[in-house]
Amino acid sequence: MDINAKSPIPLYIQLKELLVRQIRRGELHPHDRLPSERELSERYGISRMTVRQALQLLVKEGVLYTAAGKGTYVSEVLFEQDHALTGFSEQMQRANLHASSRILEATVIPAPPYIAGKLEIPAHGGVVLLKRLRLANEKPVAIETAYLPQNLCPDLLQHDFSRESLYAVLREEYGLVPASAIQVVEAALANVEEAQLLELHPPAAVLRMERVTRTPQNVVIEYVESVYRGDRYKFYAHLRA
Amino acid sequence: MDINAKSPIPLYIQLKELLVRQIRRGELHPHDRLPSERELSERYGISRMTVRQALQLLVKEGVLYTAAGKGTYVSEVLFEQDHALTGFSEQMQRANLHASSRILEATVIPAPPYIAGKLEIPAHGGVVLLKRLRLANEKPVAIETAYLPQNLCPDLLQHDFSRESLYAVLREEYGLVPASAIQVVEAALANVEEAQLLELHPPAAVLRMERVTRTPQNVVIEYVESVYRGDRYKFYAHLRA
DNA sequence: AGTCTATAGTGGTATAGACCAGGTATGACC
DNA sequence: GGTCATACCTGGTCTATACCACTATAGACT
Repeated sequence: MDINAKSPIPLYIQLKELLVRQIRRGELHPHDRLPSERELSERYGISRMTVRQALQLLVKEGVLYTAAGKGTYVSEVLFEQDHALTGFSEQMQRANLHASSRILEATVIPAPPYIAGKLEIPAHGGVVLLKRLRLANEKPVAIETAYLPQNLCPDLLQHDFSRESLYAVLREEYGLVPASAIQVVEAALANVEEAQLLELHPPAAVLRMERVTRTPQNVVIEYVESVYRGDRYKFYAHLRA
Repeated sequence: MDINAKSPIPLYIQLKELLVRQIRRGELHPHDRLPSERELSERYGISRMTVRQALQLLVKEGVLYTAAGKGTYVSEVLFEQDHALTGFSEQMQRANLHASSRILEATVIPAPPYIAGKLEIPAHGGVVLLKRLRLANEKPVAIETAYLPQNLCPDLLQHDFSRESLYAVLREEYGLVPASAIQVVEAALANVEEAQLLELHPPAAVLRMERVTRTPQNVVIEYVESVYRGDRYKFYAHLRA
């Protein structure tokens, strides 16, 4: 397994993946010291700056850590890819559950001031409203109400969102890729409508979530309000300093 | 406002802060194009590689975004610093609330297998247990039970954690800095003990949180189980792809 | 034995130069 | 007017080299 200078894949990416493979295969263990940057540079015939580009990426990802004057070391654990910014469908797919939806509402409305503020658009601008009951293996899990700026995704409601994934359509049809999100979660008791839709017997606890999702350019794609069944949903987050 | 080559502050940090100041002062607006890398390099008398180091940091932080062949642009919004990885005391301080605690339990125990697994230490290894009722402006907000590997922080319980911040002591006395954490949040109904401590009248919703916190080397510092009053606590998270 | 001191190695910072692929504008040509 | 080619600009990748501050070690000196 070596580095190919003629490959279209950048050298620093090749080195990065080579190192990750070595760690996964157990050739490098947690807290093992890597060869020095100068040594890696010589061994693979690439410049030290290019080696550093690979190493710094891995440090940023938490795979390696450095100690100036000492060396570069393998971290204690390898994190999985971050799954934080996926939609409901992708999350269920990852858990091997069958995701489906029942459309409760799908219309275009002029933005109420509160929603316009969240979406950072002028008041009364066109907003796509999509309210769905979310099911995992045919059992209700959540009520999700999404608001999207109409100008970013005209004709969005042509799609059948009882089957299709909103995030998949946004990505494939409109080139809108979520890059970051601010999420607020709180616990509450289910109200009558929520209890009925989620098939809960009051009193029952639910998770209320709000989320504002943005593109790499930090333009708001969507504002979502969700209500999850407390007993069927846990919310994972991976935080970094 | 210029760049000082004799300063002990690295040039790329100086340039980064200079650009952030320009954006904050409104001299650069969202989606404005920055001068090209070659132009910045010439204007401030530093090499292009150093300019790139500053720009790439800002791209990673979401302040700028690049388009190959076009240029580098200012993002739509500037995010605040990430507050995700702070303890209860720091969070309350930021909200201008007075944080205090009532110690419910503070001992060293041999690790139960479940806790040992979370802390990634051998079963029956020494574990510091710290269970506190957390108050904001003298009102109960949460019950927090923290488990820490004793070998990382011997004599931790010498401190008075009804006043001191656990995170502050870990940082200042033991050099343990949280770098990442995995958090799980769910909603539930308060049980009798929780309702009594949190001064709730059943039925009441609470947020249950588990958290595993790690150092930059990915060594586990602590495992925490918390129960928050649903009506007095919201959980914020900033997610990135 | 204990302490100081070169010395060599490490990651961190910085320079100057080069080539590439993709975007943009200009102007020649039909 | 529309289309195409070209020249130029951009960020992305990569090399070779240099100096700094910090760390460990081996040897000289007390």
